[in-house]
Amino acid sequence: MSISDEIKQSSFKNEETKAVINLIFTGNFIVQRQQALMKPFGITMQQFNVLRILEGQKGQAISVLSITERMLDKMSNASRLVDKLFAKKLVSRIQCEKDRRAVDVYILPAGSALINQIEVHLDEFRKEISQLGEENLKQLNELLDQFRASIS
Amino acid sequence: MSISDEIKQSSFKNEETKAVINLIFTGNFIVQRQQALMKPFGITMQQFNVLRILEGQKGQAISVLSITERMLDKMSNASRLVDKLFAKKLVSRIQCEKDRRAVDVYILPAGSALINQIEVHLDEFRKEISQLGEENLKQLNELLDQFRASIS
DNA sequence: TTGTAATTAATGTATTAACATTTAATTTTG
DNA sequence: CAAAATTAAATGTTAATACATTAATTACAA
Repeated sequence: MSISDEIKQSSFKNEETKAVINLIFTGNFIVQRQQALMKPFGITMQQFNVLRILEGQKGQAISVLSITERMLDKMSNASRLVDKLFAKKLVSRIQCEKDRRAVDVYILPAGSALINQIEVHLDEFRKEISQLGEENLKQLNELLDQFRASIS
Repeated sequence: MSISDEIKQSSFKNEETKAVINLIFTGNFIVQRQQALMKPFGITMQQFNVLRILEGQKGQAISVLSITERMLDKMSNASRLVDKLFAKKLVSRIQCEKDRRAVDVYILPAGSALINQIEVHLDEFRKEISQLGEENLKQLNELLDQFRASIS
């Protein structure tokens, strides 16, 4: 369905306006799909995102600040997200010795296992997307990078 | 900045994964910019979105349900949003005579004035985007529509 | 060195979001 | 028509978000 139909708006002022609304809408769309996907696993998308960052460290610890830098949404509170994951026993944390302000966070086996479980479903989701074709996806990524560059 | 640099991730599993992350990130990016833009006017993006829907009615009333259908984020509570706008004296509402379950909402002059004020700033924002070029924007919109179509 | 600034996490708090439930009105069905 | 089902909006509730502030530690400059 085109964005016009999705939000029942017959036309847009210009292509820029349409792009802005289309981007917000499409972003929301994905977030909602992925949130629904993760809900059965008792985890939110933001928490999953943190887990994935930790998994990417391959066992190595990483500070809360570094997690924030790697997050999609910098505004959200990495400290509290880590707290949630800690409560679920998916990650562990310990005061950093070299800099005692910092806290080293690392993923536990249970966390890795959960990631892998969820990744299976995410792969199915991505498989749907692949219908768009490699070339189109590359072009989309290119345009998105350019888009952000134009307003930074 | 490319999405890789933005979230300090050196590479992506595949183009699909990159697109998903890029879309969420770019959506967030716009939302944050627009929220910052609207903050001085004491209004949130969602509230503004409702106001714009009402403005689009050109004085005609519209039910809360119809507002929901036209919103970018269907999950949010149109009823409460209308309530906020009502408290700010930007909209008015009255029980619909034909269907007394429904509530007719319409924008007040103060609401229209606020929209116009904010639109000036939004136009500046869109002007930045126009650097991308009409053709690229059309292509982006096309790809976004196709993207959603592939996973619906 | 010693005070000042900067950095890192955690916490406080008000608002918002995500749902579920409720209430009232209308529509449908037997 | 009466009961049941559906619909529209409002409300309740729990969790999450957006910021601001605080507390502890480290870096730096006089």
